[in-house]
Parts: sequence; structure tokens; C-alpha cells
Amino acid sequence: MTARTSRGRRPGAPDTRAEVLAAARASFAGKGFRGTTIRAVAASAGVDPALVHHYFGTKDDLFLAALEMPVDPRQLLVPVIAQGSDGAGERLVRTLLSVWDDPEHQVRLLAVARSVLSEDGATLLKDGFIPVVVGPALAQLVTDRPDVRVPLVASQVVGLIVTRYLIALPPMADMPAEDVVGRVGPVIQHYLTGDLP
Amino acid sequence: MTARTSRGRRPGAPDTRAEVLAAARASFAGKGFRGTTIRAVAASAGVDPALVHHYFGTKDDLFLAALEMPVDPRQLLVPVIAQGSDGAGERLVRTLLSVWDDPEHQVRLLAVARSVLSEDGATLLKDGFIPVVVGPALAQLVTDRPDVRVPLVASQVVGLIVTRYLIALPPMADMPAEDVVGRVGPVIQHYLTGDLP
DNA sequence: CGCACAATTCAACACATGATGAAAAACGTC
DNA sequence: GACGTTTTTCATCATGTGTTGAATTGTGCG
Repeated sequence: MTARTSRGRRPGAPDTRAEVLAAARASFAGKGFRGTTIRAVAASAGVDPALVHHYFGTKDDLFLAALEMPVDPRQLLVPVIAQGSDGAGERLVRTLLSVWDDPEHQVRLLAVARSVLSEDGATLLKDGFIPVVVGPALAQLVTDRPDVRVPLVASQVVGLIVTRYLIALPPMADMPAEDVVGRVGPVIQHYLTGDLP
Repeated sequence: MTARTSRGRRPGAPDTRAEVLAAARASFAGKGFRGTTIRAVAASAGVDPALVHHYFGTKDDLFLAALEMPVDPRQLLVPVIAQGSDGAGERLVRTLLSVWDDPEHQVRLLAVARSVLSEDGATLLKDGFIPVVVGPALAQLVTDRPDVRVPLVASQVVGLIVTRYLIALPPMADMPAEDVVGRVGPVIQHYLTGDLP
């Protein structure tokens, strides 16, 4: 939309760097890492591709820069765990939604989610995030058999994220957060503390 | 692995076409559509890239060919529905697993799943598959508010597929099918017929 | 055998992509 | 106002991709 021709520095003090970063976030969130091209990001920011490289070196660097200010999931889980097992399912879903529904976080989380799901970055989730970061925390909420319960929780959480945010399945995507909490929370609670065969 | 040099037709009667197709299936299943290159498929089949095009025209055609012999989900759901709402959750999970655990089906289903999740093919799931194909069928099992219950079922099913097959999360991936049925089935049943706020 | 046909590879094109280095234009400072 | 610095574009390269057409070798049929 921006017709830019002349070479050299632009007049005024436009924060082009921030625009590039925003464009990159949007593209990574929508199309994942492979689906994002430096040229498309540049075009969407109304800028020459070389400028993208000038500000953020390589494409990997740009990806990392787009993910800055991440959420520390362990930090978030602290209050969920502190109140014990009772109602932990609902608290967990509420906490999850509070960060995923925040647009600022959402673009970053979508970017990493897309890339984790599509490419071989699945290892990151499988060998890193779930067992190392989130597993031990959840294990504190669980009565027994954490090795079975934690992945069951993961399956419902992943399904929620995929349907509500990644593919934005209509009734799932625009359901008020508290409705989701009331409907999915009990299932999580069941996986955490209910009877399992 | 196969050192092939000489030009022209190979001696014997090797079914090269089938090998190419198998390589394509594996690659589409593992890396999705974008992540799959004709050259890689050809190399994996020990064959020149041009041969891939010779047998299956364009890359899109190859993708379609790799997906041949699909499962008709409506067909599969018939017996699940016929027996009524009681125990439908477990039957649904069992049916789902029976097709996804079959290696023959799995490569094809993984290919389409990967591509649906990564690229903008999400529309296919969102506007086509879930509301048109699977939604009306499930609606027959549901006591009330199908517009809420069907997507909830979808969220748990998607989560199951992603964790068990796409990222192969260890305890989820190698859990015996009947264990999954016993653990996830009741949750599906709850989404179908249980109390919802 | 001779000959049509199928199977297979080679060489190459056109294009998109990530990346680089040099040049031009505005800014800030003395 | 001169000058170094920052911001921006241009031109270009190397590489990987999908795709095509010609060339080569084996098979099967008369």
C-alpha cells in the first residue's frame, strides 16, 4: 500500500524497525517459519528486503527477535499449583486463556506453535517443553500416575489451542473465555485427579 | 543408498512407480506439502526428479496421488451412530484409532493433517470437514446444543491426533489403543451427553 | 531380427529465495 | 555549513525449487 521509491533515509522519524518486526510477527504467526519469506515481510512493511537483514541479521535471527518477551510458563503455573488440586483444572484453563487471548502474546505464541507443529521442531515440544518445563509442574497437582495424566492433560490443552487459535474453529474461537473454562476445565480436572482405567 | 548411473530403462521389472509413490507418502506425512521437495522424493526413491514428473505430473498431482484410497469418515461413523448415544464416546475413539493406527492409512492421514495445520488449508478443516462432514453425523449423537458439543469433541479429538501421531508425544504415542479408549472415551462421552454450563 | 513403446536419465530454464556490499539520502553534532 | 552516522534502496550472487524436452536404454510384439 505504501509507494516508496527514493533511495536513502526517509524524512521524519518513522520507526521502520518496529514495523518490520510487527510484519514479521504477523507472518510467522499466520504462516509459520517456512511459509514466511523475508521479501513478503519487507513488502508488508513497505520496505526493501535488504533493510530487514540490516536490522535483524539472518532469517533465524528475525524469528528469534519476533519471539522476544516470551511468557515463562513455570512462572504462570505457580499460582495455579499453589492453591492445590481442587479446582486446578479450571484455574489452569483460565490461566492458559488469559495469556493466549492477549493479542500481544498471541502473535508470538502462534508463531512458535505453527513452527513447532509443522516442521521437525516437534522435538522441541516432545523432548523439551512438555516433559521438562510443564510436566514437573503439573505432576505436583496429580494424585498418582503422572506419566499417564500429564500427557492426557497435554492432549486436551493442545486440542484447545489448535482449535481455538491455530485454525480458529468458529464456535471454539469466539466462545467467551469463561465458557471455555467452565466446559474444558472439568475435563482437565478429571485428567488430573479423576478415576482412570 | 542406491547408486544408479546408467541412462535408459532398467533391467528387470522394478515397480519404480510404486517406490516413488511410497517415498512421496512418507515425505508428505513427515514434512507436509511445503516441506516436501520433488528432488528429495526422487532421491529417496533412488530415481531422477524428472521421473517423478513423468509418472505423476505436477507436485499437486503427486500430492493427490499420495492421498488416494481415502477413508470416508461418514461411512466409518455409521456404526458408531447406529448404536445410540450410550458408550458412543468410547466407540468413537476406538473407530478413530483403528484407522489412524493402521500404517496404510496413517501416512495418508498424516500428510493431510500436516498440510491442513501448517498452511492456510486450515479453511478446509474449519469450513469444510468439521461442519459439513463430521458435524452433522455427530449431531445425531448429541442430546442438545450440538453447536457447542461438536466443537468440544473436535478439540479433544484434534488434541489426541496431534499428540499421538503428529508429534508422537511418548506416553501418548505408544499407549495401547484400548487404554486410550478407556481414558479419552469418557471425556468424549461427557462432551456428547454430559452436563455443560 | 526390427521396431514401436515404455522407462529412465541428462541438461537446462525460469523463478523465488536468503544474503551481501556498495551507493544515496536524511539526520545530528560541532 | 561541514561531516560522520544512521537509514534506506539498488544491483547482484548463490542456491534450491518445479518443470520441460531431448536423449538413451531396455522390453515386448510382429
